[in-house]
Amino acid sequence: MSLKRLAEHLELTEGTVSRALNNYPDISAKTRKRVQEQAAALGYRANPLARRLATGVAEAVAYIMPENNSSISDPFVSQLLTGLSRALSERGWDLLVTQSVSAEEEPDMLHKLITSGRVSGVVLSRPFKNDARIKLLQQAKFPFIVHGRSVDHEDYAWYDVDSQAAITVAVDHLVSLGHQRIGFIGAPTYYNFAQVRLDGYKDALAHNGIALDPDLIAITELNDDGGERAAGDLLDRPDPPTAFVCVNDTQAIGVLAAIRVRGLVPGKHVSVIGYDGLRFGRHTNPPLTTMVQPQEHSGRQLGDMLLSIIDGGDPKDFQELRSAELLRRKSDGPVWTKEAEAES
Amino acid sequence: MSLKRLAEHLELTEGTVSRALNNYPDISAKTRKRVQEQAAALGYRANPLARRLATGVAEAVAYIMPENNSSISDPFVSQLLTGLSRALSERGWDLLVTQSVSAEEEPDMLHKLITSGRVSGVVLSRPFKNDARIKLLQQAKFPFIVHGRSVDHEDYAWYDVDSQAAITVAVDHLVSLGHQRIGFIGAPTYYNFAQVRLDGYKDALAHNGIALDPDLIAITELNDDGGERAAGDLLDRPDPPTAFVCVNDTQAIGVLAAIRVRGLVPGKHVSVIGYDGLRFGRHTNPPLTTMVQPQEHSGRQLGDMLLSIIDGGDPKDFQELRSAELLRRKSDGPVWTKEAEAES
DNA sequence: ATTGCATCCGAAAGCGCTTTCGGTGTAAGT
DNA sequence: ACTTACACCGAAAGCGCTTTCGGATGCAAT
Repeated sequence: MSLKRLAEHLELTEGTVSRALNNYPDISAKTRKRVQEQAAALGYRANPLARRLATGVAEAVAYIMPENNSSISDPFVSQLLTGLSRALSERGWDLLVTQSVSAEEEPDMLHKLITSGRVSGVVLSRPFKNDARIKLLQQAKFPFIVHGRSVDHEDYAWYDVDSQAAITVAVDHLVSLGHQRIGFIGAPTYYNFAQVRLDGYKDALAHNGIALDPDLIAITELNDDGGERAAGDLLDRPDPPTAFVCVNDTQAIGVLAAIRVRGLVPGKHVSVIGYDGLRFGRHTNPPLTTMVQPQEHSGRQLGDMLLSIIDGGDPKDFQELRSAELLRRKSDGPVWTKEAEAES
Repeated sequence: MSLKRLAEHLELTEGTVSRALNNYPDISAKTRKRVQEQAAALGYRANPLARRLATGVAEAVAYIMPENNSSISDPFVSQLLTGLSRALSERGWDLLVTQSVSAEEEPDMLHKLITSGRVSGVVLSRPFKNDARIKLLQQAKFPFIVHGRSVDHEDYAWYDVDSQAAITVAVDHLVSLGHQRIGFIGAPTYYNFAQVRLDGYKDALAHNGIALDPDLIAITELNDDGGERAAGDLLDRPDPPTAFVCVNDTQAIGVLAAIRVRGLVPGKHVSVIGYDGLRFGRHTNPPLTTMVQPQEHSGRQLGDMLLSIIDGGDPKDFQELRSAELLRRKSDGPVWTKEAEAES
């Protein structure tokens, strides 16, 4: 069912039918009604490819998947894509998902993507501290939004959670439990989120009057093995930490393992706090105390915000900072001492 | 940089340039070389929208995300999309991701999708026993592949793991450990995979000469709460099972919890075997014995197979059945008896 | 009756490509 | 020298829409 056939059927020209369907004001109410009714009756729907070519609007946005280096499935993309897809489909727009083969090729890939006309906007995730992709998009004045932030994030749109504050909360909590030697299990700091969380850790130590011990900071992969190895190293030192803060729940789970392997019990001898609020943490041994961040609506939010920007909104008006909350389960507790042990 | 400008620059017509770029045989080697070199030099890349309209090839396929009812993020979609996207991007094709608002609307949505011309093929996931979407795609003779299978799966392409056999392996293993009362934690059987795994359970009991006790079968949600509740119900019966087989690792984790809550220790008093091989199962209490299925390449495979079908391949030639393997961790063990306990 | 002004629709160009067809030039065949 | 045959490129239509522009019509105002 093409526009041409519909027009013939209605004894109108294609242009008129098109304008009637698109609610142009220069079509009488009568014929507009007639056209729209017949179109519905005959099941006419404009060919999106033709419309996109004619209007120059791609009617689609791309989600750039974070490269999952550790070959670990990212637990959030599914939820995020659901929300994004919903936001877009209400407009009849498409959601494209891309992933570059390597991080080096990403800027090039992105450049090709935005110059190809296939998409009207882009959502970027897990940015680096200085992200070439963000600079590229800014220079091209191409609509985009970032899930997360880079160092300079004043001039573009983003949706993020204040993980610096979150880590501060975690550290403060541990300090309030008496911990002074707190290990930090981090990730490579070219990821901005990793840097920010490290900053949060340092700040928290500072305002709690605790001297920073560089030996207590470990940078490792974002998975359980990374956490286990890093925590193990710290625990085997002469003066091991009594608590750990991790940038990620999966790491934290590895930390739990490292602790148990050494005959200690997490939450008693050594505390650990994760980050993400994975449901799964309810079932670790012991259940994982963690910082939970709202994940459900992020996709939806990102989609709506990006669409507003594509509609001409000022990116600076679309910066949303959520906060994470401490979820106490069982992996945190007061500093363990032999004396306290003896008493109980 | 449009074809028009490139043609003017080369002092050729658009048609000639187009044919040169697309390696038509009626272009002399000399001018072809000249055209391609200049195109590369000037950074010309054909506008995909225009090409798609002109050729009638959408150069894109859609991945239909399974509706995640339980609002739980599906841990595999990320991996799967990565593989799919790689397979497609080698051809310069796009990956669309869609998800219907409700299961009822899905066939309609799918129909609109495939008649809109936006995609050349579809990959469906987690099919129902009798899946209206599959019938729709078959009738429309639209290229598609299914991740999983429905009941009648002779006539279309699919990539699946033999989960019936897998569950049989799990049950056989438990029987070999002396278990006779084996509980089954399943999922709603409109999902074909849930039905198939239930069948595997029943078959395995039969060929092990164990009478089927319907009270030992629980159908519940695919998450930890579902598993915990269902297992709890079974454990509270007068004659509880000594082992559980679950349709999914997340359920199994809930089962572990249900067991521990009742003062029993999983892997000792009660065995449990999960399904999926989630990495996370290494860290449950105790580590979860499970059936692992190869996930890494499924996206890549699905993509390659679908492309072959779009290229005219017979869907029946693209049916791949993988198998899952038992990964023994610590949640399975011989039947517990007071006598054995006394001895040790 | 003429002008003026909306109102409404048709005509046609255009979006940026592809592809068929036909025609020219040149080499080969007799 | 005259076909026959290729090899090669230009011309033009077409993919299915949108959008601008102008012209026809009708009605009110002069």
